[in-house]
Amino acid sequence: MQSSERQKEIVAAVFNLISDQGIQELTIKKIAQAVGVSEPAIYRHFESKSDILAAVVDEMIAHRNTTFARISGNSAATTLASFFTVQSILFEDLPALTIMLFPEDLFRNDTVLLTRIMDTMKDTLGRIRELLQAGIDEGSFRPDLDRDAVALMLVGGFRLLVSSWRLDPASGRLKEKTRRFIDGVWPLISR
Amino acid sequence: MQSSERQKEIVAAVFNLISDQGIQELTIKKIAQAVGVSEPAIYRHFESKSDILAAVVDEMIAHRNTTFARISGNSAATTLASFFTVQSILFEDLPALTIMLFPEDLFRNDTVLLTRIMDTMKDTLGRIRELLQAGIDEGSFRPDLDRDAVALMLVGGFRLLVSSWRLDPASGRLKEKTRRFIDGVWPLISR
DNA sequence: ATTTGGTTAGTTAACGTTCGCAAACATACT
DNA sequence: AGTATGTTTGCGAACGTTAACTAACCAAAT
Repeated sequence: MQSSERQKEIVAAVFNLISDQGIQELTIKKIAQAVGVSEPAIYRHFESKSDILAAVVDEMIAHRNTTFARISGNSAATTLASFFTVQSILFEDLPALTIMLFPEDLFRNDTVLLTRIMDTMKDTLGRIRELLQAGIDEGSFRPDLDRDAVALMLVGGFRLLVSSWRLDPASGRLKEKTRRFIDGVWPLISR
Repeated sequence: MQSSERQKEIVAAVFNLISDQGIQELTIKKIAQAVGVSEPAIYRHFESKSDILAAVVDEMIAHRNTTFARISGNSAATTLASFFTVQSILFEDLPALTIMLFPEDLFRNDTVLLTRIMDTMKDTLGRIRELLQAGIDEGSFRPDLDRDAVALMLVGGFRLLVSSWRLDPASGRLKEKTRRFIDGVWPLISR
């Protein structure tokens, strides 16, 4: 089922609202105001608030898949580094998308959405472990790498980096911070 | 101002409730039920819901300070490893305390609380950077370590580890997972 | 003529919070 | 010891607000 213009507009507004004020503060009223219509008009395009959040999750997953599609085709080490830089560029352009990184608390009261998003995150971690293994195989990374630990470090570290940038955007460009992070980590895992 | 027995009881109940259901689901009604009194009775012990959350933050900060006090006195490398193991033991004993690690989204609508908790987190990162520097100075860690990047990696990785354990406690003991994480990371940063 | 997308004016339920009153309890006086 | 008194801690009922959502209606487009 493909979404109409208004539906896209609503989902985009929800991204911004969650990003700015957190999901606790997300109300139909605010969504309607952001889009510029009355509250009931929202219900012409989505059956319920839960339905809207499902569409938000859909878009988050689609963005992740796009990212993975864009970075593949290089060496494992390059692909892995690109995963973070591509996301940092995306987030700098559309900061609202950073909520993708912190979904656990967002949908805690919606089991279905939570399961979907957590499965996606597990898959992401799995892909990064695979990239680490491929990097070992191609001779870029230390052969004694603990792939589980390093995958946690990389993803967790990046998340923390992004969240601190979001809380204090004046501290510098995310892309630059990400580059420094990768430059700091790579010597540790390269052989 | 020291807190009464009932106040402690209420704060403990709030930790559990937030940990189980998230802060969006936290209501005075549920707190009252958990403690076993009526809703208005809660207001005999706290002026407002916001007041209760402030007490929760106080306890989170107190726990952090206790942790740092307990681990100091060893070599920098040992102290740093202990920081994570001590917390993993604490979290396994009282899983509700894991919300300490993910405070950003919790208090997004309360500027004062958010600022306090974020300052505490910045301080924690700073202390870890200091421990890394001390570890370099005492010859345990690689002298070329990027302390900013490694501090992010360590804290971010641990957070991710804890959050995945919380979502699937059947996957094993947190203390054991933490030990494996440290064992995987230490060879990368040791010299 | 019916679908589409909008409106105003509700409903219902849940929220944080307050009010007035009654036990329970400690303290003080006889 | 027994009674008076004030404070603490509880309760049921209710208040004001806001949430998600619905009903009924209307205008333009297909």
